[in-house]
Amino acid sequence: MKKVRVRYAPSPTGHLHIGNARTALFNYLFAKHYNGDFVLRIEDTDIERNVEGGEESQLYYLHWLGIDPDESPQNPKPQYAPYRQMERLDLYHEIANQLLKKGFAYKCFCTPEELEEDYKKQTEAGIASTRYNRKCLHLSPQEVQEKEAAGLPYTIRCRVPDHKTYQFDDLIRGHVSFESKDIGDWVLMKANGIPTYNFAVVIDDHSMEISHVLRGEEHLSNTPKQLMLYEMLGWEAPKFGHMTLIVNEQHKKLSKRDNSILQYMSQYKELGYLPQAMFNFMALLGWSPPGEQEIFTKEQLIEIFDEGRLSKSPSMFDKGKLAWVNNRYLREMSLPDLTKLCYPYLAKAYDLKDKSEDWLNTLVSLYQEQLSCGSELVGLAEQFFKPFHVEEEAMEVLTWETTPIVVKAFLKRAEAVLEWNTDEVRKILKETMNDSGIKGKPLYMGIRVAASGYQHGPDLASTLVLLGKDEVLERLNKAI
RNA sequence: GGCCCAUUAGUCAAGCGGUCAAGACGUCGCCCUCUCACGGCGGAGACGAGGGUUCGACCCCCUCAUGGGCCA
Repeated sequence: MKKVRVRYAPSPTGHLHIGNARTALFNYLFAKHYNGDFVLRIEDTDIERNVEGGEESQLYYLHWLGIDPDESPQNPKPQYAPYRQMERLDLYHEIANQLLKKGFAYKCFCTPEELEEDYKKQTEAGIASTRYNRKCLHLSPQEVQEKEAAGLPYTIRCRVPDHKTYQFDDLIRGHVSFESKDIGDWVLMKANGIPTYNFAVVIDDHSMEISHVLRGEEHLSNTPKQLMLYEMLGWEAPKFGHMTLIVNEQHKKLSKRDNSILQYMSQYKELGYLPQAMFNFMALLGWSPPGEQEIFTKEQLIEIFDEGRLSKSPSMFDKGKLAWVNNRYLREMSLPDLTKLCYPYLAKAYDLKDKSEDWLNTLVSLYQEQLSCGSELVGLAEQFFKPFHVEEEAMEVLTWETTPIVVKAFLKRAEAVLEWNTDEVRKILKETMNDSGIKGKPLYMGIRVAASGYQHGPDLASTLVLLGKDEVLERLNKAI
């Protein structure tokens, strides 16, 4: 088998998108599984949409995910460089000229207005599948020369063969075929001298010796155009595999404008999701392992990856499942690491200047098993930061006749102790029970609400310790 | 509109002609428990429809429907 070489070819139009990230991920897994190369190429021919820093951002978030290309603009191999399409324009022109010479392509001087009008006419005439009318195909060499000499702008179109069937065995979908009659003479080179996607991609994939093209399903219908080019140029086509799309809750392809779902890696990073968890979660979107295990390291995924198990039907992005996966990873973190992850969120939301490292670690430890992302701690632990106030739904507890009794009993014991740690507080709670003869919910809930203002929270002794002795005593004294 | 792809529970999915149709997330109930969370146990919940092929179809073929993608 030829050396496996795959590529991820983003446009530098912004941050790393979920859908692209998953494409990159599966290409990466495929490459590494077969000991192949994973190449990053920048498709920057859509110059209007390119954004400053887009390329760096793509690289940055891929790296964050643990996906490092073997070759890229930053790490080129001389025989394949350059890795940005706008730096490869000469190559495209050369190939376009070859095609022109061989009669596989021709210059088209039709203006956008003419084309639009013609499509309109075709539609009105009831033609179902409108396509280019080939007007310029019939230009004589002399006419072409005249128009060129007059400086008229032109595109270069591919002359699509008649009566041909383009078929291939898709790695994921199996046998797929298209008829050439359904494809109009499409543009290879735009009037501004920049190649179209389908043209450039063929040249690049061939010259970079890409062996397998794993890409999104939206490219399935581009494949026949690319196949005809491979054929015209006498090149061997790579193997294609078209992966399902990721769809939103409306079952639509994720659109960058859709706000119902976070779509960029940057956003997940900002919320405190772990890259390993994102990697794991995305690997499960449109692919499934043979067994029942769902949590895998990158190395395990590389080992067990099998392109035959890629799904054919679209996957919906399930935030809930992602939260669960991330939680599994958060639980495995060491406490100091998790605290480090959560710290910035807490620091941004609350004043932390009198909180010790121990205190923070303790706080984090109390929430570790339920945390689904770093930033979530801000909301979960608010009772330890916000000024004291009693929650609406907790008010009732303060009206229980047992509450003042347990609070008083607790205070009496608490004021006498020197140590204020979980064991000690547990002891006091037990003594309070004995002293007051009140146990269970009336005991614990009474003290909990009087001290924290909240009905819910970590176990009471831990809560009281975190709140601090002085604060607890002050609040309890006020409560009675 | 044309072409192409898809269709198993709310979601992700296993299945590859004979299964009581896995599993996970979510959901519901019970247990644990001061509460929340965690954990444990259990429940509900699916093969889009119609025709074939076959002794037998989730699985193979056709039609339709629905969803999606690309092109225009």
